[in-house]
Amino acid sequence: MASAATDLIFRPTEGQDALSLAEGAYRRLRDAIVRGELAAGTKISERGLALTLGISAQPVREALRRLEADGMVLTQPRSGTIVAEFGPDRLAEMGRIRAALEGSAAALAAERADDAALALMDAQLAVMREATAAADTVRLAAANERFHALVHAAAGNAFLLRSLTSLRAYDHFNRVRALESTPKELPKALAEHEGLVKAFRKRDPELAEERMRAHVLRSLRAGGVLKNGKK
Amino acid sequence: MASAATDLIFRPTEGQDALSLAEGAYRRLRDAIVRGELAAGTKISERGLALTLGISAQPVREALRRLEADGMVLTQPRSGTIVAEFGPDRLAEMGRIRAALEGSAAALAAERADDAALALMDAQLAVMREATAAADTVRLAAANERFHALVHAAAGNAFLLRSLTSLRAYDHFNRVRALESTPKELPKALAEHEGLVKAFRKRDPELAEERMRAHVLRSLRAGGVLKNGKK
DNA sequence: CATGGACAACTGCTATAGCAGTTGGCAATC
DNA sequence: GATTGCCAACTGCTATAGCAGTTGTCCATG
Repeated sequence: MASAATDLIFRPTEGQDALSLAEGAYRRLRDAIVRGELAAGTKISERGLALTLGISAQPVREALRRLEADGMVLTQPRSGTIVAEFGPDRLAEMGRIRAALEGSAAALAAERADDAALALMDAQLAVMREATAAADTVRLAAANERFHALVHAAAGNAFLLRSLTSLRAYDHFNRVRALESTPKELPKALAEHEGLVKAFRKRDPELAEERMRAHVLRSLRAGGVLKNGKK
Repeated sequence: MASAATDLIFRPTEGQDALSLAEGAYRRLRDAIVRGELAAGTKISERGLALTLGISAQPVREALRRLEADGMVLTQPRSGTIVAEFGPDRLAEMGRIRAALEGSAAALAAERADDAALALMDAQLAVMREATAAADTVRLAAANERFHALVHAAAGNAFLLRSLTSLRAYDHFNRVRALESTPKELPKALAEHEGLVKAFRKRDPELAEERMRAHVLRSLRAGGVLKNGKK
């Protein structure tokens, strides 16, 4: 075990709680809305919320602006801010948008992913194979998130990364449910992921984009977020 | 002409300068970056910029955060903010992303656009026909922007609207050039727009999405933003 | 009882001040 | 001369105070 001195030295880097108050408020609020703890139409006051969180009004305001950009709250200038309502329709919308952006990310990843990135994807694929064989949905979901995060990183576009991170929050609470509800769909998802990496290795952006897009859309349909459309 | 009294009364609503300082700072900075007045790598100080603009530091900070989300600046916590560099590669990236999102907007518009919205689109189509016949590229560009804005509005998604507004800034400075450089492409764009509205009327989201996507991609290729890919 | 208007209690928005890291250069030391 | 430590001048970030609209309630008036 390291000494107390080195522990103190390395402390700032080890924890992930080194984020700004605004970032923390954003995540906390976002999760609260996604989990349904803050019902649609609920009025949110910058001052009141700041008092609740024990911080100043500025970070809260910054968080609210980001949430507004994400479409999770509506703020009327000089009047008030309320949490937006997203029923099944809205979730379906965001799902389709996410499919489109994931496709773009895949296209960029196909152009730029280097060997190191591809190796990391392979590692996640290996985990997915094991988890799929064992029907370990929890572990599979985690590997799935890491895999997509790798694709986003490989795309190397700040706007894309930010947008996809925001969108991910929307279906976070029904992702696991989607996987659990249809255990026979798991092999399909695995095959799609593998096909995706193959497209990356072939440096074929068009193919990667279409495959990723189809994968996300099918996943959403399996989870009931999207209706079983014609195609 | 109305009296001075009524002029005074309607003054606040007529102008578009009733936006917040943060919004104004955002647009001003964004345009400055797009126009190249702020070279890539230039250090931006919240305080210094606030002093230059004659406002406080908070609105400036808010503007910078939005620009960061747009991928136009990079800010390292506690260190500094610099304007990001976007060469041809970056512009091509943003173009492809925009094509994907425009496609999503078209799909949603196909599902929801009511008769009033479709009528407004028809009106813009009429303007485009005249402008195309007269080869009036300036008027055509304006009608083009209004048309796309109508589609975005018909989509009725806050996240989408915000994202597309941000992305639009990227190719603003080479939009007119694109239209001027290839005058023979104008009829193509017009036909594509008309086909788009037809897809809306058929309530075919898939078709609308694909057509919009192809339209934007072709437009970008014509403008030289995207290379002449295989498809 | 219905109605209009003023006032008080909000709201988001902005300004100012100060905190806490980061950085670059200068001086002391090896 | 090269290197290391330190200090001042930055930086972004947060807290507090106050401005300027908006909104709802309550009272006076028709």
